[in-house]
This record gives sequence, C-alpha cells and structure tokens, in this order.
Amino acid sequence: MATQEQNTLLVAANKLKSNKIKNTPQRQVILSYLMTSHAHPSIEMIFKYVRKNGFSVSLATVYNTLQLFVDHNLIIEIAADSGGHMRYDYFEVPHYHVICVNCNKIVDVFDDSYKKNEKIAIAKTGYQVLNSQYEVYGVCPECQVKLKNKAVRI
Amino acid sequence: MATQEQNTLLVAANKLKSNKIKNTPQRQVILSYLMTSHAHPSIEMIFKYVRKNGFSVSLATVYNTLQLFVDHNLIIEIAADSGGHMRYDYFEVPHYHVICVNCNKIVDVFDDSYKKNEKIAIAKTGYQVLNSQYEVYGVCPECQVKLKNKAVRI
DNA sequence: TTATAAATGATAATAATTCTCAACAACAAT
DNA sequence: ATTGTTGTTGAGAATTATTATCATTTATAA
Repeated sequence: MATQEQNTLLVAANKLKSNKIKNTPQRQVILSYLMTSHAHPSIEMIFKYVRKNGFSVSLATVYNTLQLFVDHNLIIEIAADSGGHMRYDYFEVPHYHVICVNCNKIVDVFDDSYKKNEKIAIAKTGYQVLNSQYEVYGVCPECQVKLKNKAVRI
Repeated sequence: MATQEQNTLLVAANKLKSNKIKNTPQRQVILSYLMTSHAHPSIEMIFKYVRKNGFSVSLATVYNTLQLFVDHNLIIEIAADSGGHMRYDYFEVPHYHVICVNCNKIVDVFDDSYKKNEKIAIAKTGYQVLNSQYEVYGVCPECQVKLKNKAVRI
C-alpha cells in the first residue's frame, strides 16, 4: 500500500507531465511540498525540506525550479514584506493572503470575488490580463495579544 | 512667483510636518517625487532623481526614508516581480496596479472596490487589518504589439 | 542662540540572487 | 533495453541588493 508521501509525489509527477515539464526528483519534491504545505514556504524552507527528505539539491536548483513553476502558473510568489523574503504558494484554487506584519504568518482566504476586478482592469487599461493577486496586511490574533501585553509592561 | 517645483516641495514639506516627520531636504525631494511621478520609481530611480536635482543623498538615506514613509503609510511598496526590484508609490487615494510582465510598466486603476474584501478578511481570519493591496499582471498594449511582431519574424 | 536628539552619508558587512559550466539524468526513438 | 540528445543539476564564483556602523552634520524646540 502506498504511503501518503508516495501519493503526493505521484500527484506532483502527473502535474509535471501534464505541463510538459521534465520530471526530476527535485521538481517532484518541491511541487508536492508546495501542494500540501500551508506554510507558504520561503526559498530557505524549501531548500531545507528537500534535503531533510533525503534528496540532493542545490540552492540554484531551488531558484530555477520555483521560477519555472511561476512561469507555468503552477505557483505564485508572495512578497511578505517585513523580513523581505519571497514566499511561494501552490495556486490552483483562487484565493488571497492575509499576512501578519509582526510574525509574517500567512493565511489563505478562499473567496475569489477579488478576481472580478480583473475585468475592470482590462476595460480601463487595455492590458491582456494573465492573473492577479490580492494581499491583506494586518496583525494576527496571537500577535494582537502579544503586542498588547508588551505595551502594558513599559 | 513660485515655480511648480517649489510648490510641490512645499506640499511635501507640509505633509511631513503633519506626520511629525523631521523635515530634511532629502525627505522633501523624495516625497514630492513620489507624489507627482506616475513612474512608480525604484530605489535606483529615486536615488538618481534626487542627485540630478542638485541635492546630496546616499543610498542608505533612500532606503531609510522609504522605510520611514512606508511605516507612516504615506507610500506603499510594490513587488513588480520580473526584474525583482521593489517599486514605490504615493498612496493617498486607494487604487491598484496593473503591471506589464514584459516591460514592467505599472499603471494605476482608481477603483477602490477591491478594498471591500478587507471586511471579509477580518471576518474570516480575526486579523486586525491595516491595509491591503491588489495587483494585476498582464501584457501592456505596446508589448502586445511587440510580442506579436516577434512571433511572426522567427 | 544653544542643546540635543535625530538624520545623513561613506563605506563595510552581510545576505540574496544569478551565473557558469562540467557531470549527470530524463526521455524519445530506435 | 540501449543509446543519443537535450535539458537539468550542483558547487562555487560573481554579482547585486540591503543593512549596519558611526563620525559628522542638521533640524527643531526651549
């Protein structure tokens, strides 16, 4: 019987094939990680994850692979501002991100109404629209508590 | 009679004062540039602009100043993907950006309906929302023509 | 004025990203 | 299955972007 990990790798492998992307172990692992993780991982996190799972990989390959996936619209890049690191997310079902400006935690909101603005953008600019991204910045519930406690202790 | 440039600097100076930001020549010039330019300039463009206009400035000051303005919500950072450089924009009236993935041109769309999604985000996540940003990626009319011609000439 | 707290700027230090190219691997055609 | 071709990987170098340092200068309030 196949393990969960094997199943996920298989799904990723099929995704690569249907996108005519050559099927290497590194690409399978990176894509399956992005498909299943809710952490919206950074380059560094992805690099460590692949090695931790027993595959060889270099940083150059992580960069190349993520760029390739972005070009194929399989994933998106998220600029999570404070900290300055790019984060990556599998993007099959349209959703947007709510990002904590204190701890950088990112949560998904699966509501595609923001996508309606693409039509307005086309009408107003004449651009040929490929995709769009909506991001909300704020303070997560945990950090709201932390910051409140901090203020009291001055 | 005051020149246009002088007027713009005056407006910027008042903006700084009303935000309790110490009023230095560098800050005036950078803010006035962001308030009047439609170019959504990068760090490099801002640095060159300030020097071209006869003021001394260092890269460190440009970085510091932009961070300060972002913290005061006077401007926003835009991750214009391809090219990887951050771009900056004065942000008084809510609007979103339509970005050409080929030439990186950024145009504004002044339609704040995307802001309505903030309420949904609050309800679904419990975050204390500070602001939100919507970005559309596509190909601008000029590049549509260029790319079409290119394809024909292979 | 003058005191003082803060900003500037030259440069160093660090971190992130891209480049290079030899060795290797995927996959289509046989 | 074997092989040839084309594309991928990876170690490290090169480059680029960003942040830190700190002596000097400047803005502002008293």
